[in-house]
Amino acid sequence: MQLSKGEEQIMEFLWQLEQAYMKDLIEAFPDPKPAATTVATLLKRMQDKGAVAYHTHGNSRAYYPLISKNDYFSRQVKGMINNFFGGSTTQFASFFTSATEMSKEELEDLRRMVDQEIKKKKP
Amino acid sequence: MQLSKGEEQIMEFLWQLEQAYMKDLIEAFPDPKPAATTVATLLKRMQDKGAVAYHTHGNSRAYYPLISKNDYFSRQVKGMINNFFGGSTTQFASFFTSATEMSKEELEDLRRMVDQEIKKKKP
DNA sequence: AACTAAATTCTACATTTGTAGAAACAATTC
DNA sequence: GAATTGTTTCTACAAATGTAGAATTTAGTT
Repeated sequence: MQLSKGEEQIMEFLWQLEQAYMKDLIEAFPDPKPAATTVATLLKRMQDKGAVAYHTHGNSRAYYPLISKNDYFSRQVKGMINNFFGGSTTQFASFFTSATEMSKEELEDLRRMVDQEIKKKKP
Repeated sequence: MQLSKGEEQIMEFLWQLEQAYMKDLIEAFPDPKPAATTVATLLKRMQDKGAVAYHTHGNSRAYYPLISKNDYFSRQVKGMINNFFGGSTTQFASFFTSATEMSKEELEDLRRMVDQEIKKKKP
């Protein structure tokens, strides 16, 4: 499932709104908003890719995502790890903690989360 | 600096090799290797984008990256965080630790790294 | 000097992506 | 039921990307 930038933007709105009509999507865009036909084209392409579907409601359609944000980014990040960090999650994590310039507070939050995860693994 | 998939692949080889001749790049590709002209086109486009440069050596060129792997992925990941994780590095980290299904060992490595980073911040 | 191997430049074309006008369609309002 | 509004479909085109053949250049070899 490879989405283009524009398609990802629409997915993000759909993930936030859970479902949306054409109008909602256009509203969600910051100015300058794209033409309705532009959004329609993207949505059509996304249907072809199996990324979204819709429920017909009266004259219009309520679009919703077929793939969760988690699944999508999970795949993206795993791809990045495989292609550029030798498949080592640890190596990526190392890069990540130093490259994003996290503050002390953020790092401490992260440590707490990691501890949580470790506890889950220790039954 | 936005590179396409194909361009990223070549960057990865250049990051690994530090510098490379056309021949080295083609060798680096797994089968089926692309045509030399294909690689040449990519390299030309990457020059235009300011991603690579070269030293002329006899009849050929030793290409090298103008942007480091760290800088490049730092930007990529920061973009992802801003566009899809509300600009919160912590939120991304949370997603990351659970989505990549790290093993207990990997998590413990990560915790050590985080501790290291925290120490650096505590002068 | 002629030949060969490696690389480069030029040109080309198919696919994907960004963007949207024109026309058609459906539901609602006057 | 005619007009309005929101939406969709069809069509189109420019830019970016993947891919590579043909011709040319350059360096080293015989």
